Amino acid sequence: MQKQSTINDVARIAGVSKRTVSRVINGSLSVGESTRLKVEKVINELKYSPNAQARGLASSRSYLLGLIYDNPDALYLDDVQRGVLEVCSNLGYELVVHPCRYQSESLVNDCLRFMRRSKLDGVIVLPPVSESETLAAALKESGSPYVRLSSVALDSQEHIVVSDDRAAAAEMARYFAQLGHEKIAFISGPQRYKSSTERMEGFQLGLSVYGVKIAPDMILEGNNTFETGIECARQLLQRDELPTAIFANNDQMAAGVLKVANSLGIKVPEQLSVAGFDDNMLASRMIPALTTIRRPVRQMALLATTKMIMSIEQNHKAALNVASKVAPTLVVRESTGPCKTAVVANNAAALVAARRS
Amino acid sequence: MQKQSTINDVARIAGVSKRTVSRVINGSLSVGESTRLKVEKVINELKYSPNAQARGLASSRSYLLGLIYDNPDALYLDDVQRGVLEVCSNLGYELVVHPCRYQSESLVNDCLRFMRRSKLDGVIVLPPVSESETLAAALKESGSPYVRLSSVALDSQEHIVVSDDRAAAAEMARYFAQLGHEKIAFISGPQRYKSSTERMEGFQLGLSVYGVKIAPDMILEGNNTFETGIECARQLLQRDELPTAIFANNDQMAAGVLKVANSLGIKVPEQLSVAGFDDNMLASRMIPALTTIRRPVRQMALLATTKMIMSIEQNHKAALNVASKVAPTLVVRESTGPCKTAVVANNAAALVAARRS
DNA sequence: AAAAAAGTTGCCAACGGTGGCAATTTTTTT
DNA sequence: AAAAAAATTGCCACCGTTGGCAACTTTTTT
Repeated sequence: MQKQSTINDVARIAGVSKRTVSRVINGSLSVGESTRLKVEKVINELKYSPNAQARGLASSRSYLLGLIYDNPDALYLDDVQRGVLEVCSNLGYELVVHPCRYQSESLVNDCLRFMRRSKLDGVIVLPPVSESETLAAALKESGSPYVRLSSVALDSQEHIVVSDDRAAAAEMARYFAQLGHEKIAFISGPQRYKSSTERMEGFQLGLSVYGVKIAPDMILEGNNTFETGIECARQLLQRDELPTAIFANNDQMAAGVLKVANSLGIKVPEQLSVAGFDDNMLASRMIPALTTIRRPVRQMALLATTKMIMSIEQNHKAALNVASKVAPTLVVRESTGPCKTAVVANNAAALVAARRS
Repeated sequence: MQKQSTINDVARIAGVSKRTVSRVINGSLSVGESTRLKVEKVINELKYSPNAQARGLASSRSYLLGLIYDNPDALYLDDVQRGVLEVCSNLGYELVVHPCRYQSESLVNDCLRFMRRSKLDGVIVLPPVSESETLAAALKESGSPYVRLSSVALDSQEHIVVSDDRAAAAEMARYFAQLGHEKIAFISGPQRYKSSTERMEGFQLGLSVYGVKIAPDMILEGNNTFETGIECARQLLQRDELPTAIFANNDQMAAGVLKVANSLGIKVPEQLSVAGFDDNMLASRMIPALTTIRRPVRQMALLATTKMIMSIEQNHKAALNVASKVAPTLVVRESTGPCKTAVVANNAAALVAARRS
């Protein structure tokens, strides 16, 4: 455990003042070429790396970013963490995580305390916490940079990266319609989440293009868990008139639907098509593998982090140039197929579409 | 964005020196009762919270713990993060994450740089990175506290929390044997991982108690992914003589086995019992739900963090008193059942056991 | 009651950087 | 070639805390 070298060591050996070394470290423009090379050489030889705390103390920056999240499933946690670090690690930032409870009434204070305590340079907020407007307001007031990941453009460009869940759900609708489904059910997430309403509306809108409408009793609300997926599926599948397709607000609930279908002897996709949303680990592993929507999680993390750092480094106009919207994509697997019972009734176009898939 | 109050403000208002305030903050013993109360009152009124960076600079502590991991599946990431924070958050520590690549040759340097850069007070290392002895040696040499989570007691008490995978695998063996299985296959993880060999040996040992031996051609090596699970299952299930039960080194591979069994029309658990290890999100969602082994992830995180902090705060003997070994438990679900083909040949005891489950 | 011991408290110098401004050197202009 | 401008560099105070040591109180001992 050898002692770390300090800026003084570098300065002494390089024969310059420590202020100059500091300039080199921070890439200041006004350093002579030769001096810079000399200093950089010594830095490398000594394997010097600046003390983040001292730096922070002097410059009131911590080189620490925060990640606030609740449901680790919403955007796959590891993907996000790797994505964020991919961008910020090279720039000298580290990532501090803060799992929390969206429902908790102390959420705002909890998060603010978190930021203050570690003197974070900025925070990235994942859904559904990102939907909290009180938190956003508090962050804005606190003056520290933040970026929210969400399904809706809840905030100005520099503060948000949105995944267009509405469009994605509409695409799923199109896909369902082209398969010939007409009796379609939807298991929504909690209506208090924007992501839930976006997906539901997008789905309904998408279907309406094809003249399909979801019957009111075919819309159920779960809370995005496997268990509520099961509950809702039970209600949907123990009726006289069954839906031929079910779209669930996320993969967990879709998995619940598969479970119930299986236990009731309903064949997927022959008798019932099932689709989810997220493309989490479950989707590709289920039997049958789930058709779902994949959000470009890593890309969202990259964009958010880029915005974050630009914002920290006062490059506000640039932050506006970073894309703010990403498009999730439909991933077709085994759990969806043409609507058999509807074949006769359907028009030719739908039939063709169905065969193609 | 009001200015944070400093220790000076507190000192001035409370009418004491800042050294005294510092003592109160750090719970020093030699502070008069009345003074302490007075100071604490002011601290609360001002909502003062000490500047972590200044504190770190002066005391060479950062109040930052690091989490080094690679495979987020090995111990469910969110559980670990919450577990760690549950302990350390109240004590004023935050958690900095560092996903990495176990295979990378720069692993050690990468991790050391990570620690040095943020001046971490200590790191917690998850499997499989925790099995790297070169990393452990480097950490030891660097002198900073670390705790490894692993399946084997690779290190001294204060540096490790182990989950007894060997015993758990033996319990699975017992369970299989009591169900009457004799033609049993095992899909191991990479043999370079201790956890893999532990589980394999534990399983074999456990079976041997019941006089059951796994045929050499019934042992395949995967690399813990769904895909290799499929590959291995294909090899096992496209033979003349099928195993009646397969134990996979983890849930991902077990899911692969289910997939193959399904596509070959082999009924689980009627014709084939399948079990995994981890009890990750997949296990309970699969159809049929997977019998598996659950490690007390949260508890491991709690223990590790407790050790970590004791070690940081120089309480070495106490660190030895914190439990170092936890017992994973068998979780029986739907993917395992009595061996039908073996019923005749089996003895009464096994039959009874089989019926009970 | 004086001396010794124990318990509290305060002063000042670190910790390792950055920022403002002045000083110095180099380049450009007149 | 002198003056002005620009580029480069250095000095010193300061960021907000903790640690060492001395000073001051209070309590205990003799």
